[in-house]
Amino acid sequence: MRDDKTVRDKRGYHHGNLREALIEAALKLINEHGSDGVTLSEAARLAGVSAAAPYRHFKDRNSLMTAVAEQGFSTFAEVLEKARAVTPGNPVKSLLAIGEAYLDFARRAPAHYAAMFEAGIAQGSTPDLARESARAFNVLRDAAADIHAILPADRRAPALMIALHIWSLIHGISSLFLRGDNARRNLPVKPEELLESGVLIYLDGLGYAPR
Amino acid sequence: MRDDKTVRDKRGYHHGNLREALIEAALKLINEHGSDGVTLSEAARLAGVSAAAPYRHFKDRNSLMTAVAEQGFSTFAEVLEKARAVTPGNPVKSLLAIGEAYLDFARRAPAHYAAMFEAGIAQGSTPDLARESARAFNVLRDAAADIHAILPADRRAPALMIALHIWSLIHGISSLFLRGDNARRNLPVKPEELLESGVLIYLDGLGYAPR
DNA sequence: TGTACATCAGTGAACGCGCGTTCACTGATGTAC
DNA sequence: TGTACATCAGTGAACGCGCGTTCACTGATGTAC
Repeated sequence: MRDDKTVRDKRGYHHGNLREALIEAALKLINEHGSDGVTLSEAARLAGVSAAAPYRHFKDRNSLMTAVAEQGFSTFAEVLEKARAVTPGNPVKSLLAIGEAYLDFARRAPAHYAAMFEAGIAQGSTPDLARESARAFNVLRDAAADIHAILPADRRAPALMIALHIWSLIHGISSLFLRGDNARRNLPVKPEELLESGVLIYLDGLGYAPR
Repeated sequence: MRDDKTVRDKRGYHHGNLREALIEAALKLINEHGSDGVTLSEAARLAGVSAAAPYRHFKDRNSLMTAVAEQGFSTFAEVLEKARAVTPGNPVKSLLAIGEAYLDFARRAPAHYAAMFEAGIAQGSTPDLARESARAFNVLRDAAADIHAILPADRRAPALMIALHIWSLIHGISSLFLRGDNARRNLPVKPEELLESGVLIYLDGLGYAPR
């Protein structure tokens, strides 16, 4: 979630924490120039280090971006897990909380979000990345399974399908209406409201009728 | 929809159709290197023309990308309008056809799609772009209004809200599961099936129950 | 506790490259008469 | 129908720039003894 920090401390010749500093520099550059505005040279400059230094920590530009995405997915998974855990006995509330946390993350950590979803980095490019992104999706999948369990058996869809529907809806809303770049559309309601109403209508369609 | 053509004909000193050729070159470059892999120099090279020539037609790189997005939205709007018109008396079928056409467009014209939705071009950056993108959205909005009209009055949501829900769902599915870049996820079902099932469940939730 | 030494994480200079952009120019085209 | 000329759409050379990447190097750190 620290999307706009830069270098903190240098201790002389050895930086001490260059890898972290480069990741933070990359986040700053994404915020300023988009996910393709990141260069190793500029990141090195922001970290107060020569252009050759990053090669001690990253093979190339892509490797740096992957590290950013890894960090992002890790935080993302954490945030979603926490949101789900707030109301353990209430699957619908949990699902809504996950959705809200998703949108919140996209809003508050736009640079991480961009590295995760818009920089063209393959989910499986490193084991860490694969694991963390799976962890994030699993929160949604598990939440969908909980929903599935309380639906009337004659109408309910497979749990995985529910998860994919909800995920798509959330992701579509954040892509279309929440992203920080120029492509963002105007919206007559808050994204959170749009999401909540959509999810509730969808759940109604599955036979869940609390009102 | 011609995403991978290049130069067709040159007639000597004057190209004859350079503007079009540069747009097609840009599409090819997007296909090969992503939406940020487009440079005026390389586009000129593909068009068989000197690096200075594009400046007769485009102010800068961004202006070229905007032209690509304009062309994309124009085709996109056409495609959606046609899909909607196939089954005029059946709002639900129309909506499903629009969704299918949307996904089809994302799949068959990925370069246009990228320029439209992933290149960070503001919808309002030119009047043409604003008009064409509005035209595309209006198809969805009108289709949603038709749906709205046949729903039971006690449960239905505002027509605009329906349009936004459906749009988000479609766009989420195409972003997550259909895009040609490395970020694409695996999916146990076809995107079209995921979309259709999601829309039908959603419509059920609004009180539409045909089965 | 001190010292020798291996290892590690930086430096800074150098290179080749491709891009954006400008410039004076020139070949092709179209049109007024 | 032919010609003079304005206009248009290209050329190609040139420039500055920043990036990626390599290289021999050196200062700092930690550890074996």
